[in-house]
Amino acid sequence: MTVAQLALPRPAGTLASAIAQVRARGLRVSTPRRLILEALFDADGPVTAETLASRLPGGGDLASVYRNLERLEAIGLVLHVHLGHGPGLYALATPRDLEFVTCEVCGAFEAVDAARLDAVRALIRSELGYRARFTHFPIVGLCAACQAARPPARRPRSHDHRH
Amino acid sequence: MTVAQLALPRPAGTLASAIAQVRARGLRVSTPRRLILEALFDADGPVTAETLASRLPGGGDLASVYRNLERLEAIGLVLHVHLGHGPGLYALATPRDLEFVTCEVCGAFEAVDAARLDAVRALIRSELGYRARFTHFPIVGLCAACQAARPPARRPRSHDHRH
DNA sequence: GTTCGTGCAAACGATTTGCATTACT
DNA sequence: AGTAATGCAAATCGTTTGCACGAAC
Repeated sequence: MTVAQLALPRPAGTLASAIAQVRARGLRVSTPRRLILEALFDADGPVTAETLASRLPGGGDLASVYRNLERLEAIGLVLHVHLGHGPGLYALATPRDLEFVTCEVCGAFEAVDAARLDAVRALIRSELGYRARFTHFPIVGLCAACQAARPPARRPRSHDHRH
Repeated sequence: MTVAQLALPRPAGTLASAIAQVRARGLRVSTPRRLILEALFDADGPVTAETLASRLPGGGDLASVYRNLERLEAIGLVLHVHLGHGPGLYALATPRDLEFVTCEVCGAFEAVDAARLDAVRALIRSELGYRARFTHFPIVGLCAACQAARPPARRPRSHDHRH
């Protein structure tokens, strides 16, 4: 399974401003917390808590990483997505509103500006009454490459999905 | 969190035909397997493996239930969905192709005919190149009731999501 | 009489929690 | 000093796996 890494739009501001935010929102600026933010700034895309921990000097504490990501997300500095199964992915929040799409076959994923899905959202809303949000849980489907690879999957009776 | 139960369209055929299917596909018709199928026929909607196990006479073995659901899904008798976090939900497959929507606030979910989402799928495809499938992973959003309850969530900078 | 399926226990991956200690503010 | 955050261990939840025994074919 090829998991495509994608570069997210640069986050809102610098490490320094993020740290300022932390302080401004009444959270303490502990060393582990600062290191986690640094690691997030250094990451080229969404990463698992595990990965993040492993990149901390001395291979930081996982529980602490989770707690920090939670708090940082609460103050809007961090976001996370759940692609299919597997661990959640964390990244710095960006000035733009992002939503996600992922390929259930190859695991590739992409972040797209929320605005690009407004028409989709409108259609879903008119058809189902739901206001869709693909921020925590992405649109799951087949990417172009995987569509090309496998047959388009005939509609009636298809149980072709691994998982 | 109110989790709405929904009645799925009646499955393709009867318990007897399902059992015939099992046999036809080269699987054995063991007592536990038959009981699991019965429990699925009795269920009024998707259920967790846990629930299913608990409904078996003598509170069946979870591992066995999972193994059975996996095999029954492989031969097209069963389907399963993952709503947000929490355990997967299993149900009898139906003659119609179903896709799912779920509310991230109240946990309600609905099954809809895949055809009703064809326009949505087309739009997603043209915009993103992905062929979306909401069968294993549903569309996640806010149901009508929850939209009414909470403010529509202004676009710029929203970190209003619990989770 | 072979397999396949069972039941139990134990392992698993992702995440959370309890708690005493440390260190920001 | 006071409180939030840490680090470690242990618990949790959903699911999977190993394996010896039992039962469909």
